Amino acid sequence: MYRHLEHRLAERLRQCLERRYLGVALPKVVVEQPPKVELGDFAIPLFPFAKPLRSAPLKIAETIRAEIGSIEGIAEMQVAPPGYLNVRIDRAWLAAALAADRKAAPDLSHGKILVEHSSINPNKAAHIGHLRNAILGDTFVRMERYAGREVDVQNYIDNTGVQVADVVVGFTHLEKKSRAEIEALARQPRFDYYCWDLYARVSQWYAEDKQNLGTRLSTLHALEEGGNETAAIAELISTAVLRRHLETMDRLDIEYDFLPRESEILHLHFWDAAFTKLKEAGVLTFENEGKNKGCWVMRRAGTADVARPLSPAKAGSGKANGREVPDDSGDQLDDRIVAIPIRPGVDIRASEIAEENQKVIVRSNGTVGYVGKDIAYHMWKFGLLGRDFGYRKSYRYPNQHDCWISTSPDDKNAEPTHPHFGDVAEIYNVIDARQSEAQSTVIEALRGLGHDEAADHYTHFSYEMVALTPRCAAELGYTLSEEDKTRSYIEVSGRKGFGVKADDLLDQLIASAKNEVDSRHPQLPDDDRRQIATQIAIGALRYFMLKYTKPSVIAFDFKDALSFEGETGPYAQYAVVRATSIFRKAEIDPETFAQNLSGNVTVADLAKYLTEDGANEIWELWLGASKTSYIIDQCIATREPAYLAKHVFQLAQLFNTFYHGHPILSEPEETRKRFLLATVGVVRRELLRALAVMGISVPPVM
RNA sequence: GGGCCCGUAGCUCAAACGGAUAGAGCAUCGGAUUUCUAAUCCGAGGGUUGCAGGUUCGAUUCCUGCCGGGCCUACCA
Repeated sequence: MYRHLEHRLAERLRQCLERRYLGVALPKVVVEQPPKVELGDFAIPLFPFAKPLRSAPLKIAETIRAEIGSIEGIAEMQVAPPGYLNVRIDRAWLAAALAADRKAAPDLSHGKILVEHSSINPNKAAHIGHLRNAILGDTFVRMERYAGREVDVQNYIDNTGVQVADVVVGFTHLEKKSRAEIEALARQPRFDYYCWDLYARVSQWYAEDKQNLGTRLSTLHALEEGGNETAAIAELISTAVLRRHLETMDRLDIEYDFLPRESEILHLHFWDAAFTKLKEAGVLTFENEGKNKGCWVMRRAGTADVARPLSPAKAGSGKANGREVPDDSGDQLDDRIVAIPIRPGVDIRASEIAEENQKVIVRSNGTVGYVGKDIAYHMWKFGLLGRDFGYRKSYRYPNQHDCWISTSPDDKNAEPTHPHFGDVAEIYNVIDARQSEAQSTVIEALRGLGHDEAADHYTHFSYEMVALTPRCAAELGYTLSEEDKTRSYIEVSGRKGFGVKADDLLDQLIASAKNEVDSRHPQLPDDDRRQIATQIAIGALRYFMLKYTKPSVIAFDFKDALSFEGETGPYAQYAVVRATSIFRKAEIDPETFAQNLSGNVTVADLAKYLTEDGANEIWELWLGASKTSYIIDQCIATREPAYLAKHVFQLAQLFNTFYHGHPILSEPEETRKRFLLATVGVVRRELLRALAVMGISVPPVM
């Protein structure tokens, strides 16, 4: 509603100015929201027009006001110093449209969207960092679907490599378990917790004696070779842990459509196809000398060569693994080439790319690195690779929705008929900010291949990490260094087992909510109370992860995360529950009522009650309720779901104030009572919608 | 060294394109209608937006330089 009105206003204003000032190049008309309702509903600053039109902003505003004529849905315009044109909406018009719930036709002309999120390494339990990722991703998916777009959700599974090998080492060497014993453990309810601890123990074991790293290396080789006991154990572990991740996310109503696995990208030789194309296009160059001698390299994204001496390369540490990035300073796999200091003044440009700007894609031993595989995978996403995965069903959600997983096409379980994944128009990769460089490299590779359009529709949906406050770390029983105690936050580390597990947090939230529900509604059956507590817990968690803007590091603290008061999910849920209880008491079904709002309140009544003295407060409520689509558009355009969280909170806040100040069922005047009920109905409907887009459902009572 | 991000109230965070008196929550203190449930509402205190310049009608926002903090920067996966 609000959205269409805004567009119409901007368009009419532009036309008006063009007519009045023929042949003058005009700046874009921006429509803002005045700081207070008393000033109006839209504000157009006219300062940018002063210079091109050679006229004072106030004068331009006056001209527009006099000449623009009438616009459907706009009641009046006022000129406000120092240079605004303030516009009032025709309140009855907007309210009637909102009551009728007229919807715009969805725009399906853009093609399919692919959102990749979660992408947790299948070697340990999911933690709060993964929760932020999955909740951001899932909410973005819901927003795009709300806007009418077709979306596929993928969760990339890095089931090969060091992090899985480490857990295998833990089982086979530290615990000396047989495959059958591991299989039995993998059937335990929280096998991922077991792996979490084991993973940390293995890291410790490596640190104790560097000799132990030999075991890791040989395990890794066995894994890569495949067809042996070690590979079978790795497969069984990663599959079991993946299943746990799917269950954990399912608790939060997060579902996936397809799980592409790195093992298939390897075995189906996606890379070979990509490699050929990359060489042909000259994206990769072969190094004949220098530190990267014998490698195929690419220019690091965002770098340009200038003839200047290099500073000696610094020895890095830590290790990355797939979508997850270094989480410690371990250097156990330290078999890299030691950087050779370069004398100042020496031109080291052995190839066209300065050494410091080279990103190794294919190693001198001929094997491809992570970024290379990612390039191939993204060519597949855009349908540019000429190869496809095999598919089979993997996980069925309680709502009967199937999640598919990649497999080899000649796998006997591969299904000949399957949904068509990949070959999409637009992609969003929800991956934290630490992966910016790798993501940019993939985009540049696509560009280098001549796929500019694909590159332009590739979005790294970047956000900052979740860290722990020192207090939180202490509560969890970790001993902190003096330095750590002074920090505002400390990075979590899966390798050290340092972090808050997703299921633990959810369990705590549910337990805490259950306590409240138990004391408030002792008469309800326990199952109902548990269900309500779960909804509240999910609401609290999802809201918590969404209320921070993406570039902000979340310094996690149980006190804030476990709060159900103030700016939280339960606050918004509670507003809806109060609205529902009004209807319950009135013995009106709120859904039926919402569907026939226009039949319950006339335009004349709306006009009367929304414009009388003191109506501003209620008008703000209608205005806020009309903004859902507008806000979601903003969120999509800026890729910032936090705006929706803010909006939901503000609307709930307005409603709570209204609820407190306006007794509804005891209202003596019948038409006014119906109007107030309509207000409650509209706000309730829009709050429920906005919350649903955030993945938050509302219990019947709280 | 280079790249990216952050610095706003005691704490945690907002402020879309530069706009009107920089806003919320938590915490603190003081209050609230026997009503549609107080997971609520009302009020109070709390700010030189890290520092210094610049751009302009106007800067928390853009530019430059400092200060402080974080992340990334391997032939790993």
